Amino acid sequence: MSSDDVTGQAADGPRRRDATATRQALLLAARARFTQLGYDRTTLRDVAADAGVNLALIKRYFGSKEGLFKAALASTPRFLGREGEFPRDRAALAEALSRQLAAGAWAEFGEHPVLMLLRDSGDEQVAELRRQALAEFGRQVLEASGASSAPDAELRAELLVALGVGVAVVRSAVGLRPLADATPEDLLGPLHDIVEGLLKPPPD
Amino acid sequence: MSSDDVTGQAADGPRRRDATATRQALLLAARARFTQLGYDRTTLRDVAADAGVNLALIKRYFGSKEGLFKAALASTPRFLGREGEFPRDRAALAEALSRQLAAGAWAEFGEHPVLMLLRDSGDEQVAELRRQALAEFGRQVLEASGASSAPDAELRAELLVALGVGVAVVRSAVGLRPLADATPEDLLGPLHDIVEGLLKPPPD
DNA sequence: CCACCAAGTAATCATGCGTTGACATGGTCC
DNA sequence: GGACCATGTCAACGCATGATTACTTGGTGG
Repeated sequence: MSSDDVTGQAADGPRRRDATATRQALLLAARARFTQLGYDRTTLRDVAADAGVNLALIKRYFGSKEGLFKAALASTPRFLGREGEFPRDRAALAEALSRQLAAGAWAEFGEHPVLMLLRDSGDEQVAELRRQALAEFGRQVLEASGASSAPDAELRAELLVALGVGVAVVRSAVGLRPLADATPEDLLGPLHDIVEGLLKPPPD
Repeated sequence: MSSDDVTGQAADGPRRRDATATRQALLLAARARFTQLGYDRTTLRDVAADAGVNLALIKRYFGSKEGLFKAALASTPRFLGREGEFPRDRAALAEALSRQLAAGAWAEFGEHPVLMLLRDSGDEQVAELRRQALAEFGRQVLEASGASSAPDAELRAELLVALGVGVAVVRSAVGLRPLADATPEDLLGPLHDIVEGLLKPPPD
């Protein structure tokens, strides 16, 4: 069923009374479950089992399932670019996009963080978080596009966001081929054409 | 909570012993719930209530929740173009895409059918269904693109599929603005640029 | 009119899951 | 060494939900 371990944890020696390590283990397991299974199909019992930790500790450290979800969300790496080194021109943007979109396996847990945002908990607060995260992404894209003067520049930037979401979903959740198997190099050309076509300044 | 009626049904006069009408009412209600809430958050009791029908009838007509989901899926209109009139050139494709992507409200139930495909039941059979539906969409796009001779034509077509998925998700599930509020006219220009940029034949 | 069967109803079962509180344990500081 | 608190354990509760069963209703054909 869905109770197979997913993180490869729990084999560690007995983590003895280390609150921080326990928290981390729970977060790691939770991220894996939430991104792969979604909120509803993730059970606290499975998360606890993955982390090799007692179920009740989830309540202790995160209060509730919602709390765990939000904490896991907060501990998730950002979508594009590391802090402060966001691409500054269209070519670099296309490259960064292709790299990230192609990285079907995120460094820490084999899934794309965007997915976790989509596997929502039904909580409006989380929905707002997600909206903000994607809006922020859109803003960065807009900036990288050279803040095109087109009246619909914002819309165009968000279309690129939508593309990112779609590619992440199709690659990780749907497994559509050949997209799911494409390497960064495969994606670079097509993505460049999209970015170029979408963000080029209006002829005017 | 999530038990508010969503279809506006149930106010009809007492549907008296009409198996067909009962089935239809259930399908309609199920589609609405499944697309808006996803598989897990959709409860059979709510579906039955929306349809104004007894809970046990779901078992009678569809066997199980899975059965209902698959039936609802099968009763869902296709994504792009009506039977046989799929766009045949890039311009028409861009237009059809924009129309469909912009139609946040699908004719029959206020949601996009792609979403239902994404709100999976965890069932592998459904996942396969979804993959096939999207692959078919990709094939149609490929064809409409003039079957570009580029070696990565297939990949490019699937990127357009991913865009469709992403836009549907962002519009309906995320509510990112201004994308979520964009009208077909708003989307036409940008989408045209994307389609043009992505599907134009290679310079060779 | 009666028998029969599809259509519909009501009540209940079984189970998984989030949550909770009472208890055990070990390390640390006086 | 003993008190004390953070850490971790155990067992259970309550609830929502999918499934199921026994029963009722009504219309239709003979």
